Amino acid sequence: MKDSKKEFINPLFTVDSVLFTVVDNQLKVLLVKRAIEPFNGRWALPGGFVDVKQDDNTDMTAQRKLYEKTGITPKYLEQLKVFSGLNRDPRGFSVTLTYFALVAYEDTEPHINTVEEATWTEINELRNLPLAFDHREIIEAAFQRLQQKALYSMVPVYCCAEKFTVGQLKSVVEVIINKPLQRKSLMRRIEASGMFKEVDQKVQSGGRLAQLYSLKPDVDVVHFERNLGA
Amino acid sequence: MKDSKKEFINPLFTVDSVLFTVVDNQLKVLLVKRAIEPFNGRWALPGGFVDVKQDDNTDMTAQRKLYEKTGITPKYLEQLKVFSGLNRDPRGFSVTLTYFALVAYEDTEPHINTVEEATWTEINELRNLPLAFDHREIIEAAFQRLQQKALYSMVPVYCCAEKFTVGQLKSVVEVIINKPLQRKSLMRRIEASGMFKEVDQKVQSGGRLAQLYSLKPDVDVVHFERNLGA
DNA sequence: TAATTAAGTGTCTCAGTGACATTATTTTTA
DNA sequence: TAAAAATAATGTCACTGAGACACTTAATTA
Repeated sequence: MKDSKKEFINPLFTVDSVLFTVVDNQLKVLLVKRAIEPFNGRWALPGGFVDVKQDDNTDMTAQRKLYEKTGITPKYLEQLKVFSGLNRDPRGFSVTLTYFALVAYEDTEPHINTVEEATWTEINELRNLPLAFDHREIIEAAFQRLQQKALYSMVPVYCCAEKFTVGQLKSVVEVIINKPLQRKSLMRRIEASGMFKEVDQKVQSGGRLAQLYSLKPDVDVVHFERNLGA
Repeated sequence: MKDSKKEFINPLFTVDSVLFTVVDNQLKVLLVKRAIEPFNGRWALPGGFVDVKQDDNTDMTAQRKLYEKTGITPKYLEQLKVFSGLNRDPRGFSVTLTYFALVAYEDTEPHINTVEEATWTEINELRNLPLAFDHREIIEAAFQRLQQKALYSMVPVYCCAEKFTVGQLKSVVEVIINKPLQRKSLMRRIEASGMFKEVDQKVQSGGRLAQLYSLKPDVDVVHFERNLGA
């Protein structure tokens, strides 16, 4: 039949997500332990097959798989890249669409702790962990994308709580780009982006009280014309 | 069988490419006429199914399909984005991985003219053409990516011939970003990028002879820290 | 009450782009 | 043949936004 021919041609298609968060001045990636072959028992990115009945598109597949495996709904989600090839999956030619996602650690803690098979892994500890498939390479690509985006946009704010101080955002960005950042530069961008509003509330921080900011509703991420920290 | 279950879950997967070129101060996209259902007879992006026997990965699928349909091997090819959904293909849930590609018109002319069913369409004329699937949306996304890249990288050079003058590249960039560009700015970037070498040859251009440049072998596209033409 | 700590401001420097004048070299035209 | 026109290439100044860092402000802590 025509159908079987198409199916034969069609490669294995999956969706995987690289979910980042920042906690304790460390950049962490969410890994789940595989419970089936291949790579049974290994750490892997959360993901799986599209379910045509539930998913209107692949974005929903990514969201659904993250939620099913960890109870997390990320604040930020965008496509990263497709990885494909004959050798990346022992079952044959496979294609995985990967996503790049961010959450505030505060939004995840209650969920993640109840899930036995999911864990936050510090980005540098990955070198010692054997991962399933080419997931190490995928994480590396996601990490580079995150670093780049941190230089010309405010995406790192999605690793912050709903209300955040300049100091907190500064710390998050510094962890991501792995170098010090001028507080002044960040303040200029908060102002210039127009993405944020000052919350009528301050919070203690060891010194003078810090102004809280929050995202305006329905704003898009602004892209600047220059990079930080050349 | 396990296999049949997997195949059932698997959506229809295709690869499509948005191939741009610049000629006569116009930005053009390559379209091919569909010869099968659905959308038989409509203009569409060149693409098709992965052939596991021939393709090591999806990049090769994109290249192969472009070559099969038009004889063109683009100088530049990168992943754009995945488009997916239940309604974009009448056959059911489908996923298409799209690529974004550039060629010099000079490299294509002999081929394209021999192919009845392929044509270069000016980007603004697309509004009047009914395209297959969501291909108009895909082209729009590719166009925006191209415009962005032209602001912070030298990718437009892949729309130039192997040897090109500053004036030619300037003209290509201006067509892409649709605004005038300072010759001086471009020269600074040619110098700063280190991607090019001066060819020991000049060419006439109506006035003073123009220096020819060419890409150094095996260079990566340099990304600048500022955008052009704020 | 003074010291400490972190928030927030003021301002100078620096680098890269935009603008545009100037010079250089070729073709075209009177 | 000389002047004009055309395009290439260079020089230089202004503008903008990031980096650096001193300074002020307002809280906690000793």
